[in-house]
Amino acid sequence: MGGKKEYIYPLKWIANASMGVRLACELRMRIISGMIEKGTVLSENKLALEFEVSRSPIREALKVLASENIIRLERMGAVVVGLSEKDIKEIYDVRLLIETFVYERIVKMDTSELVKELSKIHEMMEVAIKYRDADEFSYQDVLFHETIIRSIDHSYIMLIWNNTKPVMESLILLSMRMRLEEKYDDFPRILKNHKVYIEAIKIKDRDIMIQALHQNFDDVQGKVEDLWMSQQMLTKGSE
Amino acid sequence: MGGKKEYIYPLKWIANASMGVRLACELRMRIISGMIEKGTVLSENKLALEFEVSRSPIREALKVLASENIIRLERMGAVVVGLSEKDIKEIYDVRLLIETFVYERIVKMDTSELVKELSKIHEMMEVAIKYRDADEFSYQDVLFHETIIRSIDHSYIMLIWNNTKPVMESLILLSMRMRLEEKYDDFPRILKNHKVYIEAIKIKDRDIMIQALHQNFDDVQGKVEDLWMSQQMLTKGSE
DNA sequence: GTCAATATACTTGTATACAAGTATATTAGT
DNA sequence: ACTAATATACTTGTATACAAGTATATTGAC
Repeated sequence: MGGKKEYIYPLKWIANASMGVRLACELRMRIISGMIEKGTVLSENKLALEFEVSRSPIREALKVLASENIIRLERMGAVVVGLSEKDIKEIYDVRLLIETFVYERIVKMDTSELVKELSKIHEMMEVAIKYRDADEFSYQDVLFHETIIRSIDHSYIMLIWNNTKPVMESLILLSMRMRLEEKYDDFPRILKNHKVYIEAIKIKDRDIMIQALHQNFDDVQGKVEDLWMSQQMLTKGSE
Repeated sequence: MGGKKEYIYPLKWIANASMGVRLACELRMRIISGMIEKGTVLSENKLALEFEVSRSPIREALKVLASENIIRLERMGAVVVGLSEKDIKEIYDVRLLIETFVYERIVKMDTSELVKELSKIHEMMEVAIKYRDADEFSYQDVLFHETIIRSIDHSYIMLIWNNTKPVMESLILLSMRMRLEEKYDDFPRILKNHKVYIEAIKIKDRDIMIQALHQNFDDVQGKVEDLWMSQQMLTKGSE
């Protein structure tokens, strides 16, 4: 009843999206962050009441979350599934699968335009860090990888990305917010890592590409550990 | 106005699904088969009128199709995108990607239960052919691959499968219906191919697995060619 | 005839209403 | 005290209503 009114998902990212999409983003963040605990049964009516909207956008949001396996629509109520450690490992399996595939294509392409785009994003990330803007940094980080994937113009790889992106985004966002406060030293390393990515794409060296990829995933593994910490904090904080 | 009332998607597969899901399946089939031509702009209101339902289930269906990249939701109207030859190639890229990943896992598993399940499905397929039931054959064919994928218990691989399955299912269904009438000889070969699949899983021979996989895709490439033929027929027939 | 302003017939997104179904609480019977 | 039947308070899925926005047609001025 009443419920938290403050959104933890950056509102400006979804300013002109429909309420359904906005709610999906917000609920996703709350579920992944642990604010909404696993096993909770969400009711369309209660959510509608809490967010002061009708059931229509709520239904839309729940459909989206169900398609991401974050909740499970049952006959009565939507059960919060959330992310297990296994799930997170599996998301990275998929990212590794996709990005490896993408790299195979990239080595056959003209990458000059892509490199330019990535360099721009990289500089944006630097600025974001300079001004200690974790949200902006996360945004650019996700955009970085999306730009690489988009470059090969493969609609079904893109479809997979679109299906995994929301969860990735939430994970990264939560992790970066936390690091900004507690592990600020991480950022130079992350930036350097992205630099390696760009270089690998520029010279089309598959070995360095794969290496950079794995470095990034090791990094990301760290992120995930951070996430668990932040979840612990949040659940402790709410009790 | 009025429109075709006959469903081309097997109704019994979705007998107890919601109208939204049913409509998604039917519209998908019509789009992939070419009955609804690319570039057509679908209006929620017109569809609601044509299928004699309200806009709610129509909206649901359109969201589903948009998430499969079959249509594109724009500010006014949903534009039918359909499948290009490139799209179909890309779907098979993804299937190859997934199934290769799955096989890597399978060789590390106890596959006795899986082999038993697949054998059962294989026999079902034999019966389906004996009674010249293209729909049932397609159903079991899709189930065969889904069973393999499901066996590794990987929720995000499953998520990808779930996103590509509907389109695959439609492609296979259309192709099988056609073959039953015009290329009946294909079926023994397809069955034999699935037998090889099972054997490869049983003895965990990665080489045979990959080989069977590629055989299946060659086969599937044939399917796709058939599809284009059937699309040609359909578009010719409707004009 | 050409251009601008208005009118119109669409469109989507959200709210609300209602029917049909399902779990839980309550009551009745023994 | 325990089971069976009913009542209730939920649930979802669909229909309908309405507001706000957008393309197209129509009108009017020149």
